[in-house]
Order: sequence, then structure tokens, then C-alpha cells
Amino acid sequence: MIDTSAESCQTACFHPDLVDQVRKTIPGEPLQADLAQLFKVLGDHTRMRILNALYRSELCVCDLTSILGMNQSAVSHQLRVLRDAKIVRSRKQGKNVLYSLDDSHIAELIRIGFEHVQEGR
Amino acid sequence: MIDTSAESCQTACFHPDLVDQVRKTIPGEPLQADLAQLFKVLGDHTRMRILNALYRSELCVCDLTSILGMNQSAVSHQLRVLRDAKIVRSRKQGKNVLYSLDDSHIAELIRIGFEHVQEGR
DNA sequence: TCATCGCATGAGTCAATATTCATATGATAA
DNA sequence: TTATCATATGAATATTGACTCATGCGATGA
Repeated sequence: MIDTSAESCQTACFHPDLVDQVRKTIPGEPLQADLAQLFKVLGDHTRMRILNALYRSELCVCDLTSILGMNQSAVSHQLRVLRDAKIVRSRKQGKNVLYSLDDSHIAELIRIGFEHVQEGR
Repeated sequence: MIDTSAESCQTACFHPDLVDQVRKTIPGEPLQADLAQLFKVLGDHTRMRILNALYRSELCVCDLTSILGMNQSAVSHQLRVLRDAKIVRSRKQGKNVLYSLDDSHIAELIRIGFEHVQEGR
């Protein structure tokens, strides 16, 4: 049941027909929440720097620590967030843990995102 | 000048050659910051619901208020964030202000994002 | 087996931000 | 002009989340 009790304009809205149409075709809330969560994880400067590095090559934690110029704990915390969100994957190799982008969607999101921000300059 | 003084592993890292390579080819900091900012704005549940509605049709504020079931002030605040980030555009029509997605990049980011989250189910 | 190295994690702190409430602004219609 | 409607915004509050510090864990090599 759709809640129509929300505060809104008192006359018929501009496009009441469209409102119904949109309500019917919009994705379910859980899916939208997942999508917002994905972008939220992408939307941090440190994590974006990590992803831009991994965009170019699989790297271990100490490589990333060196590239970012940050302390290792901070990098590990952010890698955990990225792993939990299934944005990066990891594999062990000896003492090291190697990280890489999870799949091609992530690379594509970064590429298109760059197109957009570069357009507005 | 690249700061190499950051805490990192003491032996030569796993791929010191790769680290240099990545350092050279990674985008500039301001551009990465812009990209992170773009995703940060996309990464909120309310704003994502707004965008999914606008993905389907141009809509006025009161339409969105009705669709989201939220109070008008909250919707307006988020629309301002989206406008400032150039993710949506607006135009006046009589008393109303009509909002729509800014360009095709935004729609594409949403589409690819959905592909990614649906894959992980 | 024990020390060391690379990485992970829990707690605490501080900053950022989403929402609400109250009110302002600007356009339309009477 | 004045009242009303749709939208915008400032301040206050509450929550979230990034970073640091200290420490834990697991694998390797002596």
C-alpha cells in the first residue's frame, strides 16, 4: 500500500498522472538502498584514490600505503569497507594480500564518472 | 614532489616497480576529489530515490514529495545538493519548478550500478 | 619454536551531514 | 496590492563515519 498522506501541494500536483506512473515503475526500496550504499562507498576521497590505483594494477596493502602516503591502519580500514561492499577482492600471496577491482562494472563506473566531472570543467 | 616518507613495509614492497608506474599514471588529486564528491552525492538513500524517480520522468518538487512520502523541506534540501553537484537540472514552469537528470552520464551510472548490485544477489 | 613482518581490527575522537522546524522568497491570482 | 501557494533556506539536532592509537593475528624464516 502506497502512503499518500505525505505533505505535498494542496492543489492537484503538476503531473498527478506521472506520479502514479513513476510509483509503479520505480525499483523496490531494498534495491535502491543497495545502490545508494554502493555509491556511498565509492564516494570517499581515500577510497577513490585506492580504486584509481587498483584500476591500474593489482597491489598489496603496503603498495597502497606507499602510494597514498597514509598510515597502514587507515588503508586497511578502507579496504575492509571496499571488500564488504564487494567493490574490491583480495587474495593472499605469501605474507602479502593482493587487492584488485572486483569486476568490470566498478571500472566502468569510474570511467563514466570521470567523463562526467571532466565535462564540467 | 611525491612524498615517500609514509609508513609502509620495511622490506621492498611486493611490487616497487608497479608502485612507481601507478604513481605516474594515476589522475590528479583534484580530479579524484571531484569524482569522489560525485559518488558521495549519489550515495544517499533519499537522493537515490529522487534520482530513480527523475530517471523515469521530469517532475516538480511536490510530485517528488508525494512519491518519496517525505516532508517538502527535506526534499528541497536534497535537490539543492543534487543541483550544486550538477546531477540534476531545474526549470521553472509557473509556480512549479521541474527537475530532471542533468545528462546521460547520470542515467548510465545508475544503470550500471543496478547491474552490479543485482549481480550480487 | 620464536621473533618478525604484513595486515586486520576495536575503541575513541572529531568532523561531516541528513532531517526537522520555523520562516523567507517569489510568483500567481483575486 | 494582497493573500496564497510552491519552493528555498537557516539553525539546531542527531547520526554517521573517517582517522589514530594500540594491539591482535597469521604466516614466514631463522
